Amino acid sequence: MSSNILILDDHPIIILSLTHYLSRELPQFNILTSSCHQEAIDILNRDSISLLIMDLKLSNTEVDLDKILTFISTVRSTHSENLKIIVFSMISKAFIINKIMPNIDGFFNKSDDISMLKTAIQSVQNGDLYFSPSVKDVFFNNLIARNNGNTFDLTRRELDVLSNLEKGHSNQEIAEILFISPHTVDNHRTNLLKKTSSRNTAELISFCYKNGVLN
Amino acid sequence: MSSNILILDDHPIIILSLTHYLSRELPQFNILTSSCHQEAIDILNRDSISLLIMDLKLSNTEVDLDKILTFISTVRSTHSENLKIIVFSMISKAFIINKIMPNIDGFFNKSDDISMLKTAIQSVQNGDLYFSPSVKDVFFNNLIARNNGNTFDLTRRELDVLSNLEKGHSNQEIAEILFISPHTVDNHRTNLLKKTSSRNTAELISFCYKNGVLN
DNA sequence: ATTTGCACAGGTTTTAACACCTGATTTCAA
DNA sequence: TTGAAATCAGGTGTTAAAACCTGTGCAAAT
Repeated sequence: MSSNILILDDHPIIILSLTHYLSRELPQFNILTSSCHQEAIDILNRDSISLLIMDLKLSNTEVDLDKILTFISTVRSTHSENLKIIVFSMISKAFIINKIMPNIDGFFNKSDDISMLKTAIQSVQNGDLYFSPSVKDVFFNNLIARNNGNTFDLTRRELDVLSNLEKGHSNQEIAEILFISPHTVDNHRTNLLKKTSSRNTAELISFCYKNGVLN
Repeated sequence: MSSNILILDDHPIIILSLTHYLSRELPQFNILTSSCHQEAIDILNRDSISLLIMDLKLSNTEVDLDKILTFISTVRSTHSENLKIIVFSMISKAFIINKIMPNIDGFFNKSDDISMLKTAIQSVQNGDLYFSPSVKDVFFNNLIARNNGNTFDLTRRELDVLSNLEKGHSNQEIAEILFISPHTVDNHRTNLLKKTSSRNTAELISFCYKNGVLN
């Protein structure tokens, strides 16, 4: 039985060089490529894939965390449990890494020494998890310190308020948009400030950009 | 006389594949590589380089616009006027593109079709400018519309205030930090809001992140 | 069965932001 | 040398944010 690796990345040069690297270092695998989620799903439905190497930022837009998590859970639910997923990205935002780590088998940074990629692949194929040092650093530094040691999390409603805040809406406007009382909006804002240890909205927005909650 | 191309990029996989691509497509060039500004300058001082292909985001940190502009002007002032510079990046922030475009000969996005890179190199070698469609789109869309058709610009002092705002400082605190009156801080903030067409600080900060003024 | 967390709503008070002015320097370029 | 833009500073007023309470209802977890 032959094994297939599927690459999901929208940068032609990355696809080119990954294909080149993998076919040289791991000749026992066939290399397939895709440049968007749908194309990847089509290939996963058609072929038996044992390893998915995926970028997070696709099609030249910012990272869409919801879309990525939906994609991964779709892939996980409709395909073999033996499918391993390695994220291959240059993303270094703690919030994103935090949200994605439970759903993947490895995280390899594009800044990492490429020769370690072979090791990473062999690790996850053995059932181990592989997270490169640079990823672990981000994971343990930024958010944890801010959030009293707990895993950083914002509720659905807090995210709703946050996304309206960054658009410049006032409490009154947000209340009308979300069909809630301005008092409730105020509560959510207070909670947002507390959770991010921010002193005002400016620091809150800044914090959320730095950590990938907004982008 | 043989020509040299110098690559400046901190992603090993990009260096690998660029080297591979260029030596195949443009065999008349020797390919040299570097992964930080200092290393690039050393090589530029040592060897005769006709083309520099550089990334903007180095060493896994965010883009440091001042450092990049300093680097480019250093290179421009101490080396041959025949040196051409192509930025090879995935940066799509209008502010950054805006600031860098006057100082370079070409801008190639990592999402662009790699086969066009040969064309881009030949263009700048002929003395033309090459800016890929995706770069031009960013250049003409985001900031221009916001800034009444003028080139987006913030003054030194406005940037000072901005960087303190995102840290969560109040007007009073910023005044003390910059040794100016709170009234002056207030003026700068008003100007920041006007220039970015923002309704409040939240939108201002958000706008600055989206466009690469902050990162 | 009880707790925990979320979303909701109301209140008060203080503080800060923002809008709208005026005007004095300085610098730099047309 | 005139004008434009930047930086600085001041005043006044309105509005909004933020800090601090209180409480209810609901759902999921233990």
